[in-house]
Amino acid sequence: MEKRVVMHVDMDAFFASVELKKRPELRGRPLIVGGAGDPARRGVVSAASYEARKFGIRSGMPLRTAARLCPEAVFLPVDFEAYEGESERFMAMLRGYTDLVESFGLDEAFLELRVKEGEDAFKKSLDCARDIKKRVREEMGLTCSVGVGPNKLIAKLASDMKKPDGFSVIKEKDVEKTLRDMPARKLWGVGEKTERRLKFLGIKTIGEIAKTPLRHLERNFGPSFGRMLHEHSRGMDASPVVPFFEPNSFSREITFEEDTNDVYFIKETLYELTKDLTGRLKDEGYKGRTVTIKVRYADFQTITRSHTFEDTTDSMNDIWSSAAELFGRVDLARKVRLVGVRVANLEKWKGAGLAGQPAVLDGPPAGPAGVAKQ
DNA sequence: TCTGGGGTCCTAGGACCC
DNA sequence: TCTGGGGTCCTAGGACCC
Repeated sequence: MEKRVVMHVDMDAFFASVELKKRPELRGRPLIVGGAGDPARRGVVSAASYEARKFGIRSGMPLRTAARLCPEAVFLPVDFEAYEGESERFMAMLRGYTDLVESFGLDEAFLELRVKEGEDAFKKSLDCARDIKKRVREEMGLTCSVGVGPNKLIAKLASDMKKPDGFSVIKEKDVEKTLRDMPARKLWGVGEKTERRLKFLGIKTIGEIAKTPLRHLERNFGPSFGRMLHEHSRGMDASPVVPFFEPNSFSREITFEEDTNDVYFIKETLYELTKDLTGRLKDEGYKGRTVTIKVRYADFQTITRSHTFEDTTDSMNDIWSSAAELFGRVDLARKVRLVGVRVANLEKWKGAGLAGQPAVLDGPPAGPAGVAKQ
């Protein structure tokens, strides 16, 4: 069995770079894309040009904070359609190299090349990576950073090592050495909270996680996450490159411009979101079984209320009655900053048959229900 | 200085079944 | 008459990813 070689391609400051293509006159100036493009309004940074990053601006940061750090920055609203268009071109280009392309958001993808007997997968990947970088530059007028490694985890760490316009390769034999002194936070699945908990345990680097006994990690982080930390810290990742998977949920949510007490307004907003959501379900041919509404209060405490139907549905009638009933169970004496609605447990609707009936019927769960113990 | 929107997966407790 | 053990499903919350 040949060893795997995985490539991770990550577009540099994607949203900001697409905006600069539309507005070349802004080149060289700090550019921040996020929300409505107005730092006086609520929203966060979706992307910042490298000039803006010099001021400490990072994605996820409130726009107001970004404006304080860099008052001379240009702020632009998020233009999803433009980024989706560029993203489709990007993904199509990548699919020209292999059918094993897994898109990860609009601006990232994993690739795995299929190789014939006796062919060098590693060399082939390096050639392919160079070619992709060249074509992204020449055909799209954008730059990307590429990482090559023995699996997805390592390929992604590699692409992150040199940015922008970087190219890094981590060979199997160099994995331990390369990861050892990286901050734990770099590891897939380690966010702010986990980083804090690790620090509390005296663990700051990936190498230190790797030295921690599995039992110790499992005790502190649970069996599933503990094992993941153990494996990831050693650079182990067997997850395959998956070109397509069915979505499990769709959702719509919105943050109000100002926190509000107006129950009628909140409910009306929830209704509009639900209408939008069922429209999407029908457009894309899915039905769902679980409806969840979400309310975030002014203090950022977030609650959810959910209901599961016996059968899947895409009917506005069903989904809205459920959402409205759930909404009635929410404490609305406090000010609210966000409402949202989600439909989960989706099933692809092969709706070629009678309206309301599936064209392909799955049988009832087969087999005996089990045997009672005496 | 506040903290978007769209997703995924995990955990924990309770109901319920055999 | 005194209280098992395993499995699955549902609900609520939380961490994390882009």
